[in-house]
Amino acid sequence: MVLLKSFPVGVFCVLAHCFNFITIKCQTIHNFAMESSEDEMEVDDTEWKQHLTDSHLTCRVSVSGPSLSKRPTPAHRVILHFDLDCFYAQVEMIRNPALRDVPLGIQQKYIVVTCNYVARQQGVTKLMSVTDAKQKCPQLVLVKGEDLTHYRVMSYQVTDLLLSFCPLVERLGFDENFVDITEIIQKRLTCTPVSSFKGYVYSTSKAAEIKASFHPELALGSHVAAELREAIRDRLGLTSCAGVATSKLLAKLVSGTFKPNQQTTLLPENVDHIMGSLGGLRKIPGVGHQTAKRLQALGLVSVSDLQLFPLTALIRELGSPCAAHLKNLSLGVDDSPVNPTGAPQSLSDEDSFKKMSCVKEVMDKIQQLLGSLVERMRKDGRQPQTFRLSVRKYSASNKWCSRESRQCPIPNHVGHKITSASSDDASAQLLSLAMKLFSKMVDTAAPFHLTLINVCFSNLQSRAPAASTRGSITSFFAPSACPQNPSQSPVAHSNIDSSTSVNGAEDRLCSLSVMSPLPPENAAKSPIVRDAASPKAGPTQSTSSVPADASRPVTASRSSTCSDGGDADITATYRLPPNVDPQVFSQLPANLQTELIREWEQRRPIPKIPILSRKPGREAKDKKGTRRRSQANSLLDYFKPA
DNA sequence: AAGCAATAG
DNA sequence: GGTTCTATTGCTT
Repeated sequence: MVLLKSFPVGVFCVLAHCFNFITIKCQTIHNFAMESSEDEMEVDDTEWKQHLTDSHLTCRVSVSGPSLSKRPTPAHRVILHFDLDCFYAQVEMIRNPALRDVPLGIQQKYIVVTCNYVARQQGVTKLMSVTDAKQKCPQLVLVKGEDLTHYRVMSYQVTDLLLSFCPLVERLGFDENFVDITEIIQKRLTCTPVSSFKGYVYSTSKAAEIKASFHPELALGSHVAAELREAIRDRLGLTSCAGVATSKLLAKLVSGTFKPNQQTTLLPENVDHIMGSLGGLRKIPGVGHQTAKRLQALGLVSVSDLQLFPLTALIRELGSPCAAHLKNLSLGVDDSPVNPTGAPQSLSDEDSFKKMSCVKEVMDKIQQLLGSLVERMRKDGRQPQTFRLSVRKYSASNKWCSRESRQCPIPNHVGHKITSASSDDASAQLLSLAMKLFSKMVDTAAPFHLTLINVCFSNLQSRAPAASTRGSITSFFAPSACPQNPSQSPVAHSNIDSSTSVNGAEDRLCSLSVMSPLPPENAAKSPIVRDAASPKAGPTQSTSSVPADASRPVTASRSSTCSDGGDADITATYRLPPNVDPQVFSQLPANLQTELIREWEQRRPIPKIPILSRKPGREAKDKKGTRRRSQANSLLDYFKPA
């Protein structure tokens, strides 16, 4: 606790994600920040109250910095949730408009994972088997959807579009996004109050019109949601649902009230109603199968069961942070922030099958998976530090088929090759790595039966200014495609910032075009007016100054080194990271350039002392083995007794 | 750091 | 429920 004293509030929140017990304190700070009656959370239990009181006091002592006042007040938050309508089906209908008016299903293996609304009218549902779906709807047209590339590309276009409007965007899967527009609402409210809601308002009764004046933030939020949905449709051709509420939980719960292509706003006075009307505990986001089972063991099945259950008993069963969290959720209370997602933390590729039982097959499959994974990784531009191989084993007795995995660090020279030009080389060495991991999981001397193989890169490291690892600003300098950011035409302003938006100088939160990822040509012409790419981003640079020493650090892109196996580039002259467009980079103000270079240079040498020195014997053996095997194709090499 | 469970779409 | 193909977080060692 003493240590915490010196941390700014932001750090508390980071810590809160690492250690549950701090969540309470973070929460308490929140409450302090708004210093209203909010710090009297409903506490029906003395033990819990004591917890709160203790941390309350501690925090009062520990935070007295100026940063405290900057926190937005949770009570005034406006959170949007966007949910694309039958996303995969929409993507396929865009790719082939002839599919618009036919019943369409997206098939992965023998499953129809999703389908369009024409098909739904005929009784096809998500995750229905192909057999059942064809039976329900003989005219059903099926499109294979195992390759997620197109969906992923479109998914990030949606996220990027939202990001171009506001930096606080959190992805949930491929087809959902949360946006915290609290700040935008605060700004717009002063100049453009609205008198009605756009879309539906969740309510038990019919008359909802008059309530706009009682909830100006949410009313305005509904207009913003409508604008953003319209932008998503105009620019990307996708329809979506949206929910407008004061938390992620409520926004998500309310967004599906009217489907498809509709939006709904939830007013605080209807929180109890929407929570009570949930079918069961499973409907609460965050309550999965296992949690539902544990709760059911306590006799809890409905949301109100949980609401009324004594917290003490719940704590005994699940531990205090978890219990409190669940209970809060059941009451419709959720203070979790919208965490900007940024670039993905891992990339993986997998394939499932009925049966795989020979090593050659396994190797071919892994090679195939690695091929596409390495290519994706190369486009991303970051360098993975660890590699993981997962399998799913079939077991006739138990039918208990969960996944099993082994992972290992990626040797430096291999990792480097992934990002640079010769990725075939990298693939070969990764295959060798993969097979070693495979032999740790599967006794290849005995018969085996696999039903799935997955390859994964994680611990992705950009040589970019890591002010934050998430939402790295580097992605906005990338030439054609930043991490998962497919080429996107520079789109004209739609109505986003026309009617209701705040105009004027402070437009970093309101303007769409300014935040849009710019292709190099445009970037050269237009000023880069972007700050707040990440929450901790530096000062705004609002002019396209010609940097004094732009030429010095900008060396031509990498083309030379890469076939030499060693870590030779420690001594090499500085080059820009491969995902940074030199042209765009050169447009930056000189001082920012210098700062970025310094950051990159600090990260350049990646000696990884601990790895090299940890187990010299094994490490050395691995290296030797890797070298040899990339040439020799002997299967036996992979499986020696160790 | 490794491996897995839980959760999500 | 699990089925598909991902992705994230947190627990445990």
